[in-house]
Amino acid sequence: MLSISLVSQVPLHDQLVSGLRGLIAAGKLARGDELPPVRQLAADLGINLNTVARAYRELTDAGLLASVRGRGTVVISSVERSFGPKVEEKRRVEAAIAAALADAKIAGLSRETIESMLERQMERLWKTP
Amino acid sequence: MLSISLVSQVPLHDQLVSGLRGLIAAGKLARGDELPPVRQLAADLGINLNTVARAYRELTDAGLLASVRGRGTVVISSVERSFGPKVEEKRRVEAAIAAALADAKIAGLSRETIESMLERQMERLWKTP
DNA sequence: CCCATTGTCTCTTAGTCTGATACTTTAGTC
DNA sequence: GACTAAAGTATCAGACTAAGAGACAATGGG
Repeated sequence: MLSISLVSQVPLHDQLVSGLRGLIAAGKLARGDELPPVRQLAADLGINLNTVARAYRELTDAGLLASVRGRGTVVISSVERSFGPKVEEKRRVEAAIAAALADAKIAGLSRETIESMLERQMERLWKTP
Repeated sequence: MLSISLVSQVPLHDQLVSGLRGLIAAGKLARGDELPPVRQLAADLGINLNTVARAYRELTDAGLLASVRGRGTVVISSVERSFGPKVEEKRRVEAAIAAALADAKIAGLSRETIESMLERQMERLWKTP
């Protein structure tokens, strides 16, 4: 369900965070679902438990997960759940998008390339949950 | 002609490499064109000369530039030559965009909201070159 | 020859990633 | 209630990297 690349340039915990975010966004993980223990997921992926723990903590801080010592970690957010008028969230998201787009432009990608890229990603995100 | 972001997550020298690659790929920099001295470009961008030197060196190693002590740095590649390595850049950028979009969906933003957000950002990026 | 210009090298500082290990909390079981 | 297993958390260490400060080396013009 989750896959990471040990040779990638992006840090392992970032890959985990992105991957888990993607699973939640796609509806593969719904509110109340339990996540594997850090040791198990770490063993499955062949990495250290701290790395998994860090990813869990970041998502916990972001309000997507909830961890309790001795019990485990569960999803507390879901796609359907709207955060309502959280302007702060919106601005953070907008900043992330702006950074990604600026990065794309700096990399020399044409506007058309970026737009088709966006379109494909949007389709992927909203296809058959 | 070149712009970088000091607050971006991607390293400065990587931004420079991407930017220069983009300029060469777009034909803004042709074979034989001289690049600014490392000190000048560094001063213009407000960064250290070593960072610029590193970018130059990486592109020199990649066969796009040629540097000579005391003389300067020139472009020795043409557009088609610089098209190859762009694929890696594209994939990296695509991953960043995918993460940002997943983030946006998680935040509870509707598809329409995200799309208008994207449109606005794209307009802003390409309004005055 | 002398000097300004230019790229290159060395070193330092600070920060981050990842892992090893130990600690704390929860929940069951006898 | 004490004990044990399981789970998240905290602390520390080692390695790597980015970025800057400053010195060094080569080129070309007067």
